[in-house]
Amino acid sequence: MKRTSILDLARLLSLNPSTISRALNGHPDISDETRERVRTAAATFQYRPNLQARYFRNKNSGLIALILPEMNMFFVPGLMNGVNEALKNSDKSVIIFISDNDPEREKEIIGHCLSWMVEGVLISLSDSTNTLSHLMPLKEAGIPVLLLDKIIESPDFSTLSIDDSDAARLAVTHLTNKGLKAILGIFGHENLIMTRQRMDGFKDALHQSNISFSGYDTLTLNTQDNFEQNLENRLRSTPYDALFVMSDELLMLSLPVIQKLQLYPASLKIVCISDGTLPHRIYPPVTHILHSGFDIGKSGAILLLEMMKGQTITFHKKLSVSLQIAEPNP
Amino acid sequence: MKRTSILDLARLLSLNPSTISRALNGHPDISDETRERVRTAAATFQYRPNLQARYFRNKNSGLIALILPEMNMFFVPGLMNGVNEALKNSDKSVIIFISDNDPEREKEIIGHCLSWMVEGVLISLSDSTNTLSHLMPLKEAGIPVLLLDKIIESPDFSTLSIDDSDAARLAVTHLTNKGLKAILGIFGHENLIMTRQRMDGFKDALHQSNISFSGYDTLTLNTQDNFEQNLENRLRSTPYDALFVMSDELLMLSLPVIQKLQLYPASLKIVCISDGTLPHRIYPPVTHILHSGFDIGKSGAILLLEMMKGQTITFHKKLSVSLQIAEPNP
DNA sequence: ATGAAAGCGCTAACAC
DNA sequence: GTGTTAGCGCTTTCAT
Repeated sequence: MKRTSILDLARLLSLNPSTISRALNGHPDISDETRERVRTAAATFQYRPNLQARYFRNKNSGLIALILPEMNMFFVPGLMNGVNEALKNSDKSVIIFISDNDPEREKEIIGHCLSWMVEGVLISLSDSTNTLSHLMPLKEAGIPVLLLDKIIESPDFSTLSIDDSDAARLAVTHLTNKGLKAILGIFGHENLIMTRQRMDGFKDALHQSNISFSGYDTLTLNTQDNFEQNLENRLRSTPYDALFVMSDELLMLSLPVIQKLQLYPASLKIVCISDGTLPHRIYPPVTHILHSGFDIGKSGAILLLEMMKGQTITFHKKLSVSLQIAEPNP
Repeated sequence: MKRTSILDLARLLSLNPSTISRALNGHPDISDETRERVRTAAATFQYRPNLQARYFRNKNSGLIALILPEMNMFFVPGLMNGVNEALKNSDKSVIIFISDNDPEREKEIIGHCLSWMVEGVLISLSDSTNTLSHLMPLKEAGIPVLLLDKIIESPDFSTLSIDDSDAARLAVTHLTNKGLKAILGIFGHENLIMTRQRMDGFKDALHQSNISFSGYDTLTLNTQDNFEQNLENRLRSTPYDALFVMSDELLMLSLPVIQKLQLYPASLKIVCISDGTLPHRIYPPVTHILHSGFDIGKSGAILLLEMMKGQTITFHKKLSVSLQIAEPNP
């Protein structure tokens, strides 16, 4: 059975299609009586607006693109909840694309966004993306773009993230303040900007405490190696006081080793940068810098909605981070 | 600057719009030469098809709706990766809706799906949804619907899930086979169908081993209570041999307590139903029934694509589950 | 192998 | 306060 259109309602009520449209959209010109008649008829005949037609006519789409490099278990779910939270009382829907950390795929996706006439784009860059040139077509089309979390700063596009080096510095300083000196930093892939920044903060904090930094005090997750075995070897051979772990994923990977060697909490302190979930699922809870996916997602979506209203100038906003101290009192 | 349309290309090449359309879509009637001219011009002028217009004209949308009750950290990311995997070589995009476990919101979302003319719906039901009547409008509109994971079986809609009671039975039997008798089952909200089914399997397995089941041997997560404290009290007061945990979320919640009391692995065996991530992040790894979000997502999306081609009859498919034994050999 | 023309459902001038 | 009309960009008959 064909679905009822505005034309059907118009014929039914002997009104003009435009009157139906106006009544349904709460146009002030329409009399209360007509509006009621139309609304009743629409409800009775289960009228559903055809959004394809509406958006086509209006040259927009009601769509916000969310482009993510991958689905992970900590940051992304929170981010999506945040985006959802910010948009649920708007009339925008989310069309989601996963780039699988492939810059080529990312470029394709930008093409889809243009074809879809999305009204705004939230994008967390793929790990190996190192330029924003593929985003220029969006800018040229006047589509607001906000880079989230995994960002590159440029004068062309606005960003929302945390200050990664600051986050790491804050975390590590918490350790050095306690007089801990033998600190192992655990990091992700080094080609990632975020990794390098967090590494900078890590080194900074060590310098400020006059702890000489040597390459032996970091462990980076490289694609093909056996991280767990490397970590175990390192922890067995060196009497570290403390661990700085740059992300939940890495903490998760490190956990079995730490448990196996029974280092925590007695002989090894831990701090990490985290979305706040995992640190509380470890006993005793782990002190961390809170890096909330929810906050980034929610603020990001709200900012994007703003950008979609009037043209804002490019900004680089950093969400402030704070230390969540979880250690029991001494 | 206005984006180039088919009409623009037509004028440019002194051809008819229909010819352009045909050339771009690989219609066989078009001569190789014309096709090349058109393609070149399209590339030069950065022609992007306007999907709103195309889908409007074609009375479809290229959209698949993914409706989820919530974002969680274990099952959902895998599911989304699976869906993405299955769809990445199709021309379908995913429009995502989160119902926040609110049946009312779920109903609203169904309305959006109709308005968007989505071509198919993948839905995991909200926890408190107990009827499928709100999905009937989709059926009436001829839109294929596939229920994933959190399902209700009915003759009206196809489903893809695992056999939850079987999964639990398999897991618990692994414990009873080892002669373990004092088993505590940890479950989620009891109003959830999935919980009741896993509980059935749990009880079944105990019965089959002639272990008398009493209410004292389960702990259910109720909304407002302090799960961790309850679990701690229970574990302190009763010398359980083993734990059956029905989900990753619950295992995650239970972890700090288990670690605090230092029960695992020496005095407490654990089995759970899991997406396979968490059990390997615990030392030693935890034996589990693999309940893969990725598999459900991927198979689900593939099945939905099938359903979108020809009308399939209603089916209730169960993905087979298997025990992933992680204990070291004795 | 290409052109002409119509129309998908909706909305926004512009009339009255 | 309501009607008339035109058109968004695309595809698809039907013609030639």
